[in-house]
Amino acid sequence: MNLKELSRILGLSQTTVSRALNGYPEVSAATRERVQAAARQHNYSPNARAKGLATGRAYAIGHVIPSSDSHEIVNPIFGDFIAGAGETYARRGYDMVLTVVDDAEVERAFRAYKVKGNVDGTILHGPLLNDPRIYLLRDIGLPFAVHGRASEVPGDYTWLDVNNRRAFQRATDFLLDLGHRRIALINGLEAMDFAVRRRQGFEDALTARGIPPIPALHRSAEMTEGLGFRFASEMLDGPAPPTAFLVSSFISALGVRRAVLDRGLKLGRDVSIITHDDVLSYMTNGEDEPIFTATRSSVREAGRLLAGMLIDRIEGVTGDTQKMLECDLVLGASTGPAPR
Amino acid sequence: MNLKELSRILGLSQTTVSRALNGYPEVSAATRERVQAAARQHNYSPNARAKGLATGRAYAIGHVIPSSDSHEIVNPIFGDFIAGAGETYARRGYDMVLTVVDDAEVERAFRAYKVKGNVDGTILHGPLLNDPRIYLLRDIGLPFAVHGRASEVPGDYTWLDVNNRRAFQRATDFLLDLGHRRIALINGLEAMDFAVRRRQGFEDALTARGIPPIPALHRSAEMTEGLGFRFASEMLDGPAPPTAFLVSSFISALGVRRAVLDRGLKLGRDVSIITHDDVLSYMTNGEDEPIFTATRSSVREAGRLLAGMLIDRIEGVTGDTQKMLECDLVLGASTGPAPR
DNA sequence: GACCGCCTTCAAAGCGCTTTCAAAGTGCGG
DNA sequence: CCGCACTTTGAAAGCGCTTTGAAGGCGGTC
Repeated sequence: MNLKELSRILGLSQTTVSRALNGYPEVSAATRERVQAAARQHNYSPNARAKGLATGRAYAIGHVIPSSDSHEIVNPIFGDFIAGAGETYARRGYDMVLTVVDDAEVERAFRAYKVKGNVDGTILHGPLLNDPRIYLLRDIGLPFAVHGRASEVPGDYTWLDVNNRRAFQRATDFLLDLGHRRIALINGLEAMDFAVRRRQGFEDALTARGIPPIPALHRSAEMTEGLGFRFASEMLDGPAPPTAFLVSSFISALGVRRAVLDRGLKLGRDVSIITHDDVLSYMTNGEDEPIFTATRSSVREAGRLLAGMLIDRIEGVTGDTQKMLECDLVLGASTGPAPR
Repeated sequence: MNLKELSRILGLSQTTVSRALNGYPEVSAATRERVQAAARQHNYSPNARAKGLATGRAYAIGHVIPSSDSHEIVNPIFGDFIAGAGETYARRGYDMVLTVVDDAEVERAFRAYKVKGNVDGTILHGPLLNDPRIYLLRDIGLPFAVHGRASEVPGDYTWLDVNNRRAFQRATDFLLDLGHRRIALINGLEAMDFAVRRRQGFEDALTARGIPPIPALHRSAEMTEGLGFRFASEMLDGPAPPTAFLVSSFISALGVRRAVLDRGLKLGRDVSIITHDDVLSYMTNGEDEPIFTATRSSVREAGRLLAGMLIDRIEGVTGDTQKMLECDLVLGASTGPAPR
């Protein structure tokens, strides 16, 4: 069933039927009613490609996912983010296009979006401090929104971020209040903007009390369970082990936890852990009582919101162009006073 | 830059340019060369919508992801699967379209694919025993490929599956050989085909030795860390705790492990665990020595393969229409002889 | 009764590509 | 030197939609 057939059935022109369906004001109420009923009855839905061709729009948002074997962004966090974004897309009539490419192909992928016209805009994941992709997207004129921020990129752009600095400052203060002085930081890759901000928050809190950070207790890497385990193991087996860990991801924290338990230590008594918790659907931080004390912010909600901001921008609707989310600090069983 | 401009620049008709670029045989080698060079130089790439409209093809594959709050398929396993599928799509010039909808909207979403024509086919995730979506897709005539199988659906269709039954039979045998008799099964939802097959494999092995399964040591649910923890806790605290766990997912297994360690028990000595391992990029089963003894099969590779099978089918290329993957059984530190 | 303005509808062009059908050019045998 | 087959190129139609510009119908006004 296409427009032509439908209009023939109705004895109307394609023009009128199209306008009736798209809510233009110049069709009479009676005609509109009739057209809509017929469309429903014959299960008519406009062909997306033809509509796109005629309007110059794709009604789709693209996500480029770099996926070399070294650096994978196809992680559970990303999964939850797109679940949230996908809800918004569905609600507002957009498709979500995912493009998985090798690191080296990312630029080409964005250019292809523009040139092929298969998406109206894109969401940028995992921004670096001075992320070249932002310059690229500005340059080629593809609308975009950033999940996070890029501190060193000048100028304005649409973003949504968590107040990482504040969150980690609060978390560190909390540990300090409990008497911890040897606090380890297991951070994400500090080429990433969020990781730098978290470290800043961590250091802000230490500095405020005149406590120097301990280089041996600092790691920055991909946030996997395995690396969390390894880093924590190294530190715990070292000459001056930490009494507390501040961890950038729930997944790493599971690894840290494994290292702690493996050594027969008790969480919240011998060693404390605070982690950032993205509220992943498949790895909730406990059901009643949280496993970990955590700075919490739902990445799924972030997906919902940012997708909406991007679509607003594409459709010329005015709305927030920047948005900062504050974290909750939730108390779990993984923290306690520093052992003495 | 579009076809018209490019052909004007070249002093050729759109016809010839189009043919040259699409590899039709009736253009001379010299012309083709010249056209391709010009296309490259002017960074020409055909508009996807126009191409789609003209060919009736979308050059895209859709994935419908149900996402109510109760049953979430947006899980890490899915993430790795689409990472693999995405690689194939990119290589073969396809886009990946993701549609996140409420459970109740799944049928509508598939119908929309067909009617809007925004994808050429779809991949079906998490098939049930007698999955209604298969009938639906056959009915509306949208090409599809199934990740897994639906045992109770008659007739032929394209699928790729892991030999779940065999894998779990071998795993169970392995535990039995170690002397375990009270073996718990922490399975996925047994409305899902794979979960039923795994239970069959488990029961096959027990039956072969005349050992009855123990209902109190059987669970079937969403495969989250939290539920793994809860189920294992219940069993370990029960009157007759298991000496070994057979777990359907690495994520659940982490929960089981947590329950075991929380009780001061030692893995591989007091309690054994075997899990299925989908080789998730963000949660590898240890680096040198595996954390868990596991039945292993890469879901990412499955994504790569199945995407290829679907595209073959869409393009009319002959290839495998069904494919069965065997699991490795890898030995880790989580298993040992049954305590006596 | 002629004229004006408004409401409603329509014919047709155009979006950027593919593909059919026709025509022009080329080489070769008779 | 003609005719034929073959190679190479082009004009134009068509994919299904939106949108411009024009026109028909109608009531109200002078």
